[in-house]
Amino acid sequence: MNLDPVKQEVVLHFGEMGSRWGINRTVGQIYALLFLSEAPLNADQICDELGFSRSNVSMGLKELQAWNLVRLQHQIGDRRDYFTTPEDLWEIVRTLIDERKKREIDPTLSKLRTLLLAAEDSSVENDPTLQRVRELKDLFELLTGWYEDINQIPTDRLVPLLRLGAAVQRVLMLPERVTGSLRGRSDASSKGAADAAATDGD
Amino acid sequence: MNLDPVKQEVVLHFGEMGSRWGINRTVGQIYALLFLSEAPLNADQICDELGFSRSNVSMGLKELQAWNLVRLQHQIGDRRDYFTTPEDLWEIVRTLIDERKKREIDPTLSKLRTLLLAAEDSSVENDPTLQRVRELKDLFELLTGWYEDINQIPTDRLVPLLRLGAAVQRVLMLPERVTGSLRGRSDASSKGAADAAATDGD
DNA sequence: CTGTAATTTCAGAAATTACTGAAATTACAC
DNA sequence: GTGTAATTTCAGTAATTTCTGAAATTACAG
Repeated sequence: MNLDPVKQEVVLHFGEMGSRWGINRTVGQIYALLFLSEAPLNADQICDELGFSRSNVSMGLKELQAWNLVRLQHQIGDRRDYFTTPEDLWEIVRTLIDERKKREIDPTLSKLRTLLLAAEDSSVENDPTLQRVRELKDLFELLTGWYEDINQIPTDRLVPLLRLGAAVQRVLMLPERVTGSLRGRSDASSKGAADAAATDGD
Repeated sequence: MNLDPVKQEVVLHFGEMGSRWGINRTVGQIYALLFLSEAPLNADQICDELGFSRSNVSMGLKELQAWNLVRLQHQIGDRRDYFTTPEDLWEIVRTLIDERKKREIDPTLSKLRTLLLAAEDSSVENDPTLQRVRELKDLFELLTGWYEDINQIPTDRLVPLLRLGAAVQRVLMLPERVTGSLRGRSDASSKGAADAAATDGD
């Protein structure tokens, strides 16, 4: 590995963190390298820099493509594939969250829905297990609904909102008149959804 | 395994999802079982229900304790340890996010900070690698700062806020007079933090 | 078409992670 | 203290995941 020392440290760190992030060392290192490279890299360059086998890099790039985290480019008069990460970091963050949601949340939400649907017509209404499952499903729906909503906001509006942080509350604690005007929003899906979940609130 | 069918399905599903969630099958199944059980369970009961070895369950419970995801209880006249999940689902969600942040985000943020601190006095100011690292660090700071801020909000206030979703924006787009009153908030930490991160906004 | 460069696939090797049973430790009743 | 139940540790094994090199496939220039 013949990298500038900062680059090298970040690459190694991303490799180590890879397993915690649900990717492996190779994929983590490749991503860090692409992210920090000014120019797109081809597979052989990645092999050289990181010392992985050609096939391993091929697999890693394939996985990154499955995650939608890299862009493929070509240079004139060069048949090889060159890879980059999106320029805009926010695009990366959004993709990352989307993909993790798809893998870590959606299957469970769908499982819970199916289970409840099947259980609700056959079995008793207030079986404690079903209650708990329903509570869980409602929470998942509240959170994913919120996320899908927030994800519509374009970056240049989202960033100031994030900067505001919890101060958002101060606005919403303003006279009823103000918040009252929001009552009629697209409220159908999440109306009573998380009432159960919200009970024990500290 | 002698569980009611819904319980069993959820337990198996959590086991399968475990690896995607950064825990293993055993831990996932134990957690689902505890979550769906009305009464606290001891290790032997968990072994019986799930068919894992005693030592495996012990390890699993230890990991869940390390994650702060279970509560330990005792019954009168019984020396064994009984385990439950917190009654309040929101407490579970908060713990989960806290712990994942601790494992997946904090080490990287701290790494990036250290790296930048070391690099900034020795090296050139606008090395493109450093720029990119700085951008990344700023984004991490914006996001973690936002999270820490939001996490202060008690559940009974947070839930309506989540229900509101992107409609929050509508309020914040109200006359300058309203949002202007927020300018003077605890702004020190995140003031210019994410300017770089926000540039390329779609 | 033929030849060559680029990429992918895949079977097996290497490394890592999960799991078990036996032994050790801890906690408590007597 | 002694004895026993509960829990934990740990070395070895099983299972899974990651990685490699060789072979197969694809893509294109001439």
